[in-house]
Parts: sequence; C-alpha cells; structure tokens
Amino acid sequence: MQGRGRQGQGRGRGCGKLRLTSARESILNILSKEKKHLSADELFSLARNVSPGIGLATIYRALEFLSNNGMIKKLDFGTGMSKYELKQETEEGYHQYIVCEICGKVFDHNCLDSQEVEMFKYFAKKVRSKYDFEIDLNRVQFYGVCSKCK
Amino acid sequence: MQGRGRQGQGRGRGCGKLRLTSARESILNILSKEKKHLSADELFSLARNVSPGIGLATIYRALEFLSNNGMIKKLDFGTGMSKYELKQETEEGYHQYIVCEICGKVFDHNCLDSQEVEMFKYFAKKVRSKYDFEIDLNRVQFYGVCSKCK
DNA sequence: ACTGTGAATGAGAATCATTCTCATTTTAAA
DNA sequence: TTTAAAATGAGAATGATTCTCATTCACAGT
Repeated sequence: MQGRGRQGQGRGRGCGKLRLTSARESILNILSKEKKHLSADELFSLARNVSPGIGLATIYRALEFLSNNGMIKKLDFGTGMSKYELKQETEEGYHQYIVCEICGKVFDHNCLDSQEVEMFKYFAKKVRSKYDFEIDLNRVQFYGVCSKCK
Repeated sequence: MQGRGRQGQGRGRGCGKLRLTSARESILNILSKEKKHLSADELFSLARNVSPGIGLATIYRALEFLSNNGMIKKLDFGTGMSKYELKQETEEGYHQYIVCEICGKVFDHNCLDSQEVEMFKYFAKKVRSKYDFEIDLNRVQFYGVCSKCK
C-alpha cells in the first residue's frame, strides 16, 4: 500500500534496476509453474525445496520487489494473508476474482465474452470521468457465497 | 472468513438472538452518524467517548456479532486492517468500492444509472450459471490509481 | 579475473491487527 | 429476585509481515 520504493539503480547494466537474485528467480519460477495465487508462506515452503537456506524475510522482500517492478500482482481477498501471482496482461479480455466470503475460496474468472468486456470498459470510462481514477480491469474483486456454502 | 457462529439463542425473548448491549449500541450509533467505513481502532476511540471503560476486545466481539447478524458489513481493502460500515441495502442500485492501490483511498460509488445496474445484473447472472456462485452486488471492489497518485 | 560499493540476505527481534483466556459482571427469561 | 447463558475488560497469545544488523553477494569499472 506504500511502496517506499527507492531502489537505487545498481550502476546501470542493461536491465537497469533489475537485479536477478536467486530468491527472485525461484519465486518467478514457482509462480509460473503453479498457475495460481500463492501466499508468502506457501512460496517459502516451495522455495526451500530449491534453496534450503532461504529465509522467510527474503521471500517477503523479493515479493515486494517483484510487485513494485510490475512482475507480479499482490492480492488481498480479506483472508488474513496476501496472495501473489504472475502478472500477465498479455491475454485478451479482463480478469476478475470471485471470492466466497464464507470459506474464502477464490474463483478466477477470465472474461473474454465481448459483451462482458464492453461492460467493464464502460464502467471504467465512467469512473475515469467521474473520479479521474484509472481502474485496473485485471484486478476486480466480487464477493458472495459459493455453492458449497449456500 | 470463518464465522464459528454458535450464538446460543438466549432463552427466547422476542427478538430471538439479538441482545442489545451498550457496546453494540454504541457501534451502531457511531456508524450511523459518521457515514463511512471505520476501522476497529477508530471505532474504539469514538466509543470510548461514550463508554470510557470499554475494551478493545469488546469492540472486536461486537463487530463480529453485528457482522454475523447482518447489521454491518466487514470490508477489507488490503490496507492491513478491516473496515466496518452499516449495512443498508435499502437503496436502489448497487454499491462499489474503488480503491487506490497506491495511497489506499477508497471511493464509494453508488451506481444508480440503469445501464450500470443492468450490466452488473448481467454479470451476476453469468457467474451464477457458470459457478453456481451468488454475487453480492453491494460489495464489488475495483482497484487502480487515483488522480493524486497518477 | 579483481575490486569496491550498494544491494540482498538470514536470523531473529519487533510490530500490528486481531483473537483468545479467564475471572467477573450483565442480561433478560422464569 | 433468581439464574444460566452471554458479554465484558485486561492482558496474554497468535499470526502475518516488517525491521535490524552483521554478513554476503552482484555487478560495473578496472
């Protein structure tokens, strides 16, 4: 929520501020294998399989870095801990998270259907003109009750 | 996210399980005066003005109770603490929260415009048929960047 | 390949919101 | 009034996340 991101800038190689450390690499690898959002703790466990000596604080720092540099998304569904996933805005359409407020299960919904896409674009435009606010249509969260919890 | 709500049921008065204690009353009063979402800590401070002896744990318990009984909404915008507001689904249209992921500011958007309403209804219907999931259209969260943080 | 410096790391302490424990008090039905 | 369940206050406990600090690493310039 803060981003006190003064990231120095190395001393200029080619990729500017991007220092590829093993922790960051592990996280990116794990997130691209598992194709879902993971918590810091889950990432910690999985990263330990590759780098047994790695510390939890390093995971958090790497996650902050990757998030600040637009390589991953930090998500909070109100379950008490943040989740992280690869950012890949390449696809057409938008992405919504549909969260059960009883059990916490999250449904990832990719809206490709053009009617849905238009609808979200329309809403984003209204919000832009009304509040001068730029909505990220790849991070919309709906809450409700899933079939099991009904 | 859990709701281990076994609330006993008093011994049956008339309002069933609703025991109106001073803590609960204070919270409802404060939330209806201030017309915005407040954190537990903010509510604690404000409640202390009325009941100086009240404890923070009591505030949390009262908030859980009121939330479980559908009188308030518990919201989490990923800012590190939950927010609470009166539930009033009386109005027409739906309610969305538009959250700046940089500074955390929240814009409360009431969509009354019939095109918007239809659009959200359409989306809810699709989600219902696809996931058998019942969306609460009064708790939709959009994230993005506000004008100041741009 | 070698060096210097700022950035990254690991370990554990610290923080912060929230929940739990337990002894005491309140609520409201009988 | 009596009474048992429910609510309370105080402070301890929890769990996710961040900070501190001494050490190590990455990499641009040599």
